[in-house]
Amino acid sequence: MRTRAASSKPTIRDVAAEAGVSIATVSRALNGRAPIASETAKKVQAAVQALGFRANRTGRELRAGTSRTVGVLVPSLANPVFAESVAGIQDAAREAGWSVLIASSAYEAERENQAIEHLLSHRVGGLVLTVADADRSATLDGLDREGMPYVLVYNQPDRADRSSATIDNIAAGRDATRALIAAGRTRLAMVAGRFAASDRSKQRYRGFGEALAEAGLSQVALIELGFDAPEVDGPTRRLLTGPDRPTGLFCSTDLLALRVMALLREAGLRVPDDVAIVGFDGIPVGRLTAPSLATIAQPSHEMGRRAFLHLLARIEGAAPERILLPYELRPGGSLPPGR
Amino acid sequence: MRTRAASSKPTIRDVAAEAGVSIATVSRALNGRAPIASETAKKVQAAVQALGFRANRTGRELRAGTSRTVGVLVPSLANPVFAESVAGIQDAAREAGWSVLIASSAYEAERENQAIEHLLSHRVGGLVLTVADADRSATLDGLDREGMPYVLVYNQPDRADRSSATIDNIAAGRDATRALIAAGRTRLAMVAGRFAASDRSKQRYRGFGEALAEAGLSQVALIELGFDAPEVDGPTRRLLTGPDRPTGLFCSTDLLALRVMALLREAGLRVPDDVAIVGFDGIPVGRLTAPSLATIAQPSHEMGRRAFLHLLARIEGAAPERILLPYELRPGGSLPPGR
DNA sequence: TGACGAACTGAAAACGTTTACGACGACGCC
DNA sequence: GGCGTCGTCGTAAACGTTTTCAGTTCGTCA
Repeated sequence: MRTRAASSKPTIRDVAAEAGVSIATVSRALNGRAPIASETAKKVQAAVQALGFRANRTGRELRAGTSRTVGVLVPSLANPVFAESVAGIQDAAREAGWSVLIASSAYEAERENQAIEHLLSHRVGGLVLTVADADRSATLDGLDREGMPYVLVYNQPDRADRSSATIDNIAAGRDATRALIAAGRTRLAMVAGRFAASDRSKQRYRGFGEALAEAGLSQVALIELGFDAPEVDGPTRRLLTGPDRPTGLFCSTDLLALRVMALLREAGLRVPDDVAIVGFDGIPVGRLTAPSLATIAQPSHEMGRRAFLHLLARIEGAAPERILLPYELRPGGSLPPGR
Repeated sequence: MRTRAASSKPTIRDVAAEAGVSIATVSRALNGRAPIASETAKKVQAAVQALGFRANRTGRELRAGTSRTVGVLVPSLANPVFAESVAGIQDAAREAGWSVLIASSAYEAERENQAIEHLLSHRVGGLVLTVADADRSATLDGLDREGMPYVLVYNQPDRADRSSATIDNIAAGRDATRALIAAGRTRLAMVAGRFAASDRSKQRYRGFGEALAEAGLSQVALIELGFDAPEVDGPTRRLLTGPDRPTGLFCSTDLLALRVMALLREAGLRVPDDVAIVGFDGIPVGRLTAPSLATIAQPSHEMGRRAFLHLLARIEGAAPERILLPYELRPGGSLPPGR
């Protein structure tokens, strides 16, 4: 029996000494994995209380070889849509007794890799993440090689071996565009962030194109805006506000849509009279602007939740699954109602 | 020398065997804490490459007794202002080679405690957190008792023994209110969330009251709105839109300000002509609304950064510090310029 | 030449936990 | 009465790392 400095944290040994049993018995009493005499259990509980013992997860993890911690990687927490999916993951993880280790990539491939490397060194049980391009990602290839389970959020991969929880981006892009067409707009364009950094943008663009095709419209203009730069360059501005400007805009992100609305307002154009707008994501502030933002509302919180739960299943050995959740075209003042 | 399954992750032992040295040498070569022959270092590097070795943090942490991981607790990730401070913490942590474990309290005291308990069981090196009331918090009392270092964000405690990184909420509330008065408004009110859940709201309210007093105005109306409930009840609505309605509103949060603006708009009132509004936080979307939102802009990202850096110092033994960062009254269309 | 320090390396202990294995008593059954 | 079974518990090993301690081999200086 060892003595210990009062300042240091009590370990399972101290509890065992206090309760007059072995450390194995303490461990069993705490985890309930084996039969324990109820009297012994009481003594252990009392000792735990007396010492203020809190099991050290590090020891447990080292022994178990895994950590009941999920690594989460998002492009940025500044976008409310990602923050909300993290909140969903967080909630589900808490309920399951898991912890959440977080990292962000800032939309950069190198940081993506570094972050994953960092998370893996923690021996996380699995990962929930959003990457630039789910079908060709060196990061994901690496995870596959290592046999590390993961589930994608927002990404909608073609490959059936990559788990994901998302909405149908192509169909949603189509629906958004159909709504613009139903509102009588024929000169349409899509506004995206950095196209290369987002496979979802591409999928939404595909849906956009399909809706145009089925309506016999040919213009498939794409206007790229860039996530970070708060300034919009002259040519882009003219494209949006010049004489040949579109009368309907599908924006691949709500934040983008709000920026565009502000830009149009500065230029003296009215939404939706001069330009109708549909966004994508369904962030809460979209309801509060004037006019309010019509958008494709994703169930971000639920997506995070489902992603985590599916990750748990994958860790238990379940097959990969591509979970498609329902989305909704949320009406708003930026889009006149269809005829 | 042991053999191992090819599927399992390589350990430092495998590297040692591959390089033909001892595990101690591998450890030293990897951490650079002791002199190593350059030739030996090369062999180790080669073995690391060959095996794809990644040091297991769990083992390191167990041995070290601490974890180079910071626990972060925020009320909610849904509010962009908290998400941004987390991003700041995240950035600083990454640069320092630390990891971020995240939890949220949903503004509930019990969840606050549970979350802290959870983070502590990970043996985090310290905590960065935002609590309901920094001066009387059972959670913080517990941390003090355990000698666990922490730094508060957004909270601005009176007690000198509690570290924090924040702005001067009282002064900011005063400045916001002075701006409303300078704009010629005399019937003023403050709108807050759940007052009890936010010491900062109280501090801002105090600044509000001080500004009214110095201008010889007596009305110190407080309108409580509630964070979660999207609906505003009838009495509150009448207070905001009735005949005796205020002509200037100071909102303790930008999200609240945006909700109020939407509510006034529904009621047919014009901002800023009928009611001038100043918010608090400086969330980016505030620039994009029509009219744009005048607000007290907090350096949220920087606050998170500084909080983490100060936490590192505290862990090294530095004394507690209450860091006050500069804020800015950001002009916006919701507030007519002062005379 | 001998002593001494510097550079480098290895053996082994330690961090806190879980768990395989074995031991012990009590009990039921033939 | 012997034997297996069940419930309960303790001993000790193991997880992967860092670090102390103790060498060994050099070069250098008196």
